[in-house]
Amino acid sequence: MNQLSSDDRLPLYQRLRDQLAEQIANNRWRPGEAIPTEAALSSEYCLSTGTVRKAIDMLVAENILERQQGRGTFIRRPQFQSSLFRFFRFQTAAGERRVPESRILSIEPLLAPSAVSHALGLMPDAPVIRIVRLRLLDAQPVLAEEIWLPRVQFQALLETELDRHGPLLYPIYEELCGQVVAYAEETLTAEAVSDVHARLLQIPANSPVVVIERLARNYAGHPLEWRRSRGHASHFRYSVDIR
Amino acid sequence: MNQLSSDDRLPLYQRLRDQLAEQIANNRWRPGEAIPTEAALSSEYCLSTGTVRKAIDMLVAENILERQQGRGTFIRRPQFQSSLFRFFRFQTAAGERRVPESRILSIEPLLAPSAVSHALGLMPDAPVIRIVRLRLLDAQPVLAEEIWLPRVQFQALLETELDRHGPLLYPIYEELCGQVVAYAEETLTAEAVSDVHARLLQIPANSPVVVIERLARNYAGHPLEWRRSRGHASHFRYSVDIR
DNA sequence: GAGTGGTCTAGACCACTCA
DNA sequence: GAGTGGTCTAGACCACTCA
Repeated sequence: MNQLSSDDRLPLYQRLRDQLAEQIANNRWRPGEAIPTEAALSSEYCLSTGTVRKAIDMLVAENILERQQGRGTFIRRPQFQSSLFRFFRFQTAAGERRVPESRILSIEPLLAPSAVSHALGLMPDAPVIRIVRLRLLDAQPVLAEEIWLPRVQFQALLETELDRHGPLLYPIYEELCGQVVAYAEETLTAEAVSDVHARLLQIPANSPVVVIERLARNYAGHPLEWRRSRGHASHFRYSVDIR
Repeated sequence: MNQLSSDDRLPLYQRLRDQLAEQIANNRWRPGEAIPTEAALSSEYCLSTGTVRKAIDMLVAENILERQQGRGTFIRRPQFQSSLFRFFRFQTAAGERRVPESRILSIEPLLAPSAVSHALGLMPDAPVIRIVRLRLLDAQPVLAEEIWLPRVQFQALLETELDRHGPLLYPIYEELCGQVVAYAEETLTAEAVSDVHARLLQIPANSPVVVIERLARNYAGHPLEWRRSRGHASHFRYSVDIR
């Protein structure tokens, strides 16, 4: 037996969804773990199965939960490798899809410039970490990245040899800092490349580049990372279905 | 009383969704019209209201239907003006959002080049219509468009003064040709502008431009229009939420 | 065979719209 | 007040998983 705590003018399925989302944000279950069965939730909250299913349906639609018939309903393990491929087509000479290697150019503690403190929802001049790195495919630079993190949660990164881990940062955030990225918002723009980035990416001056700004959040919706990536337009391709 | 015709191994809600989608594609109801009430559909197909609601939920999620509590469930009227604004931020000097005017540069019957016949699902060298036009804001060109249509359905466009209608083509397709655009797939790329398009758009040689290729389909999923639009990267901005 | 999610029923009652 | 979609119940039975 359990009570739904939130505003009682909201429908029951909405209130159950919110209650579950909050428990997920508070790490009651880890990614990959199962939440209680529908029958268990029905009796725990004194709701009919239809209402419980509707709450779970919402979290499935939000990509937070994943159903597996006959097995259970699981906390979805974020698969952020794929987000690189959402916008860029990186292929090796053989045409296969590969995660570009990572070469970290610098990692240092700084005070947040105003654009960064604003994006991350921090106080002006808050302590942050900036990582600058290149992504390479067949030793060819394909993406230049600038990554900003609040120092409070990510201090541990300054005390480790990042290059010894793989090219993906999010698993490192989880292991070393206990921070799980759950959502992200990405904004695309395009521009003629600056001299600095032309040199980094080894492309001709004035080439068109695509810029991706990403704000990543945890399950509770708090900003964890702000990142800006630039890649040559020739690698860029993105499709949307409308209506 | 009515029968669901499709494959009886599929769930009932799926079969009802398909049956409704087919009737919508066949123009049983026009955009803006209401479909029968949930109660009417329940008794027509001998299904419980829960099952009927689930079928309608699917079509609502697909943006084909629109519910209005207390009024009914309506065929959604496609709002394609907004698709321009999905990718580009066009603002007047005063900062307000406006639909760019249209200046048609040419409209002519042609035989389809292979890329076009392929995109539209036509036979090679099928008869098509090509429209070339500019979109302008404050007399300044902001978008260059190339539009390809199968001549069979769109012959009427060759026999009218297109510039006398508004800047939006889709309402014209509907009025003059009885063709309703229901879905579209858009693919974004970026490149350095060609000399031809630099002149058309009045921008410096080698400027970065964003290219949008759009394939538009009717409710039955058949391709109606293939379009390629180019605009200066400085107007381009696009956001996505992930996970 | 026990346990899971998936489909479906036959309602009751509520919130909203509109004449 | 009649008619619409929105919420919710208390199940039954099915399809699938796993030991």
